[in-house]
Amino acid sequence: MRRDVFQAIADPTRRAILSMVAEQPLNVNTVSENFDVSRAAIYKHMKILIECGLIDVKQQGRERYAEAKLQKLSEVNDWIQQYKQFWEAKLDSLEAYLEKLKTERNNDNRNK
Amino acid sequence: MRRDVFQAIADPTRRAILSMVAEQPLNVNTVSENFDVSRAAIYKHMKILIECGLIDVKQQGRERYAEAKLQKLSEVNDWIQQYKQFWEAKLDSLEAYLEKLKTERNNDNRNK
DNA sequence: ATTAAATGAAACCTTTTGGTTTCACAAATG
DNA sequence: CATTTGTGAAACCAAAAGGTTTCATTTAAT
Repeated sequence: MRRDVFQAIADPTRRAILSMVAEQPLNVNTVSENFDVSRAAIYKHMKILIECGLIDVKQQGRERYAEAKLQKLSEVNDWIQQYKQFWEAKLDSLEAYLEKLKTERNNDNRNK
Repeated sequence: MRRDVFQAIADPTRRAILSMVAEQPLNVNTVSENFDVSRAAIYKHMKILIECGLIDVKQQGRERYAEAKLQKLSEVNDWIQQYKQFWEAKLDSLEAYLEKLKTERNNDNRNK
């Protein structure tokens, strides 16, 4: 079992579960009603999220409510941030280019 | 083949390849020298990175240089950002709590 | 006391993943 | 020209991932 955050969020179903649980704590049955796979499949996904610390479970009678614990996502965030400059630089120069185009167009109009 | 960015960065080897290639364009052989798996295995990882748009290949004679194209990471960044408040809120209140503790300790000292 | 509901886990199956060795081919070099 | 080098891709393999059905257990409800 690798079970790191990067691998946990790689699966779209697990991301969907996270987004549901981030709004409010939910039990396995309620979560699984929103998917077209079996409860057991959803349970396994949730187990992975638990094991890597992205959700936490509070027992209440016979039900267990899963609560999002998103601090671990900061690990992914940190990794991403080191590369942010790479794509933002590109966007900045595109923006500058578009700005330049706009200015030139204005000048053209002015000279008509 | 699912081949989305989330899945691409789930593998630690692929993240390592990305970090190498982000510094400078490198060919498959050079990249694979830095790992203890076969060139073919590294080639497959790089193919996945190419297919999901995280790297780009420029041919130069018989060599092909892989260049990082990290814009696609913004997809992951966007996803992460929507949850940032969740873990930052927690950190903020911890910070506030520690600050309060410190203040109280100072008051205690003053009253000695 | 029975029955129903919510859960965890096992047994099993298929597809995907990450790896290997091997081969073919194009480009550089002696 | 013959050989080495860099590459892409195929054939194959073991393990992991994602799914299923089934069963046992605990708690709630009739």
